[in-house]
Amino acid sequence: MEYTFRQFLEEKANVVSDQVAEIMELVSFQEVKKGESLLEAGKVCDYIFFVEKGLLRLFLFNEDGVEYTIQFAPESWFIGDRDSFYFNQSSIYNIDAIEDTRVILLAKDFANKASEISANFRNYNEFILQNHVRQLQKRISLLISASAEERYLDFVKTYPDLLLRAPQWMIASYLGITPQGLSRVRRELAKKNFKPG
Amino acid sequence: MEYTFRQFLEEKANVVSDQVAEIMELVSFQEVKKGESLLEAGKVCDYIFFVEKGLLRLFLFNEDGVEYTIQFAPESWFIGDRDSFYFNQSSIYNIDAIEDTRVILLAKDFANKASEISANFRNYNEFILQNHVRQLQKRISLLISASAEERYLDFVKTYPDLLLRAPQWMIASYLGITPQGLSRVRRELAKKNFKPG
DNA sequence: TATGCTGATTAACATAGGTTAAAAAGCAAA
DNA sequence: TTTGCTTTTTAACCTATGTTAATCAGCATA
Repeated sequence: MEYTFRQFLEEKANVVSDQVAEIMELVSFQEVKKGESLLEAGKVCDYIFFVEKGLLRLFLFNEDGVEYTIQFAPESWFIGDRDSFYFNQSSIYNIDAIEDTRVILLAKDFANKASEISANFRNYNEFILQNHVRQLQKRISLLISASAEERYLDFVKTYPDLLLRAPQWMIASYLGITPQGLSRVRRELAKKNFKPG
Repeated sequence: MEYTFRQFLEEKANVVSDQVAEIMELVSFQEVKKGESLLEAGKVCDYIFFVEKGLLRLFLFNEDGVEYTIQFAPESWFIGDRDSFYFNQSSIYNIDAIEDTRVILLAKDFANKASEISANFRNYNEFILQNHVRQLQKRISLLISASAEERYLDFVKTYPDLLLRAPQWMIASYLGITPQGLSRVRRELAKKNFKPG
């Protein structure tokens, strides 16, 4: 917990030290307080964000003002609206800070420039995208095949830390159920003697 | 409808003619009859497939033998289990031909080699992945926020051709409902005077 | 310590969609 | 054309989850 972008480049992407310095020249950073926004619906998403510390959330409102959580991003995760970022369209999503958060800002040309600097970066960057696709596919599988209880159990297993860091109603909105629904699921599990963590 | 890989390279990816020829050297092709498999659960997915003609489906069985459709792939689409392909694990998915299909086989080293041959290919390849992420995210939004009817209407709008080419029970399994459920949705829509196509 | 505010729980009731079973409709082979 | 198999539809009934509304718990601030 707490993972700088520099460490990410060195340890995960295996970028050699000189090139790390070069790539770090390309980025800037920003601090956001809990509750503040990095992206608001209607605006263009100018950056992909890398979370060094803290927790972000990508979500949208439906016509009735109900929120749906698309993604959580804790330390060392990337988050952004690729739709808006890539095609310069105004976004339908919001990105808020669930905790005080420090992010690295990656502008439009970042991936290309960094890829030219380091082949290892290029490979790792692609790997991350592939991984993202895997996760999304798994989530779709669960949504079309599993009950609310099964989805919650999977969430607990996959993101045990988020369970403590995000309020329950947000987790419910990620799972595609209501807060009351999640509360009921948890009560049923408690009856069956399930203990998280 | 009907779109060769060569045309894809030339017209979509903007690869120049000499390089098209070079890239074509890297690939092979295969014909599959309707109902036959390109990937079976338990085996490793050795290729990403590009559909030149026909229609494929990526799906899985749950414990009760019920099928869930993860993706359809008509002409000019890519399909494969990236999980298995990328990490050399045995796959949990199946890929079947819904129609007689002709596919281009892209082996593990294809993307790297082709990217070295053509920068345009590299860019377009990344664009495709980005696009895939967008689609998956949209599908998740729908699954957590929309009713069966809304999801079906979105499907009709987004993939009108698949409506005619895939049996209804497969579409139901893609939407995360039962065939009976989809039949009911269609009846309700008919009452409300909805006409597809 | 009182006063809000936000989040979590509970309970009663409503409903979308699942389940089961059967009938109907298509379609292909004999 | 009959037979058999697959797909779609229909209907009765059931259940998971939504809805509404109220209470409760935690936490911050006056």
